[in-house]
Amino acid sequence: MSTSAPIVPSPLVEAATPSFSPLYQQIKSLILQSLQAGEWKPGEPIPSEMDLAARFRVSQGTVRKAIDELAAENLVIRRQGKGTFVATHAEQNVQYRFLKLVPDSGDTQTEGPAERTIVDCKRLRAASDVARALALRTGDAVLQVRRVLAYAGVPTILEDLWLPGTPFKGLTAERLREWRGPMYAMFETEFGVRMVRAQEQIRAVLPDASQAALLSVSVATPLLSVERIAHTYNDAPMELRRGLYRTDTHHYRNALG
Amino acid sequence: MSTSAPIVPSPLVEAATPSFSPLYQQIKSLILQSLQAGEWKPGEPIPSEMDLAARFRVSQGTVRKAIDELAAENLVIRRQGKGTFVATHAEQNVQYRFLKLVPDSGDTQTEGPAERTIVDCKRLRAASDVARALALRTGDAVLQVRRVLAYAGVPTILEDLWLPGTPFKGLTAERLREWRGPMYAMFETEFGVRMVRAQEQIRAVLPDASQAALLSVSVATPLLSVERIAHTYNDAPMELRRGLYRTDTHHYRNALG
DNA sequence: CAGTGGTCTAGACCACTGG
DNA sequence: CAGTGGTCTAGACCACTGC
Repeated sequence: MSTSAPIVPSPLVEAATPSFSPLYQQIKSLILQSLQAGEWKPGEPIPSEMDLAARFRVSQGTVRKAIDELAAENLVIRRQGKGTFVATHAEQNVQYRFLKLVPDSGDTQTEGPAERTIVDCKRLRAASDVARALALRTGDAVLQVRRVLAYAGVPTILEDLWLPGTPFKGLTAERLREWRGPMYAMFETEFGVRMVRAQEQIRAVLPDASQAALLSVSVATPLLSVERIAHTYNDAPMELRRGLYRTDTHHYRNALG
Repeated sequence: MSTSAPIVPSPLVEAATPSFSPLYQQIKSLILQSLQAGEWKPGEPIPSEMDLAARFRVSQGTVRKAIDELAAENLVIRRQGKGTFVATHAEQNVQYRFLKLVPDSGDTQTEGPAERTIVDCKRLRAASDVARALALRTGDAVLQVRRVLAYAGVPTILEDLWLPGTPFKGLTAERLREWRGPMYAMFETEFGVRMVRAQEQIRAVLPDASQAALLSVSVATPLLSVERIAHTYNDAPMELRRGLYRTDTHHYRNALG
């Protein structure tokens, strides 16, 4: 079969992606579009490599390379003998994948999940910095949530987070309190929003009086300030999160490769 | 050609890696051994895929998959039309790849390289914590270096670092001061030690009096404490580094994927 | 057992680099 | 132009899963 002509009788690929790029990249972005459109939900299997190869009229190897990249970006999980599945934050394995604060002991297992307290959850208009971070306009409706996470009874994390009002319509403090499991898993199943990438800016700061009170520390205790912007598919920002971490019994762990 | 029998007439692979694993993994670890042994130096090209395929008696595709993984781990860099090269910290492109502190403006370009001051460089016996981090015994010889990095005249980073005495024999404050370019590049060319991976533990702390003086801040200024352990090939720890970062004009940036 | 992803091969052609 | 890595194919067989 010829290679130079990108597929023989099928406009499936060429139509969707006019400008040239390798076939497997085109396939990748087509799969990405399906993921984004919700054709397959988090946790569900996507079609087999053979099926996708038939659908796109390419060889299995080309589909394979496309899926390889999606798997490398944690958008999809391969399971030999079973299939390829849409990644989810509900996965036992990769729960709290974005939380880099670990106990100094390293035993993230024995510590168990945090005790969560929703301090506040209200609807308000976005200030300019929040709007900028979420790619909204100043004054647009946003949800603001404040919560505290405690480990072994010790309040360790204080988080303020802002969500765009439209996709998260209906989110309340009660629904947050009722939910068992990672917040990002809730966003997936309740609002169809999957966080796939994020970036954090970390600083050392001193808390103000109210922050210090919520974390049971003095205002002279240095804390880690972690500002995160989380993105969905296509890199649209969907969450701004400002965290204050106590680092007397925990530390932020980062791997450099 | 048969697939199940890992290679036909060649003991090259089986001999080196007795326990079973995919062929491309065996090839990968063989290449890794050559990198580790210094068969090809940082910046130099490794043999072409065809050459390696011939050497190991496997197909080009199998070598390709092995190199793909090495490239994904930043051990090697592929350049279309030119070859595959041993990665180096001297590379203009990926210089200071392990330094995550960036100016708040984001303009890491306009800021330029830091002004470096070697405060101290002495040979001493490893304390127990340093020994443990470097996989040495307490009392073994280590080098301790203290330096300050300043941006636009503002001292921003204070680093203490410990290196095992044996591989870094002959390292002096003078040689450090003379060197132009990243310290890790110097380790490569002068001592044959290439840092390939590292992990960092980050905390918020207050400086003691001497630290505060070196950074021109008060002892009440919260700072980022960054403890790094850097590893060579085969994950042998080769450096312990304790940094204090000012985060009034800079921040630690981290990407979560 | 059939179906899935995982490995391996052989061969073709493309895109880029340098002499 | 020859040599490099990059893409694509077709087909074989392996390893694992679940019925």
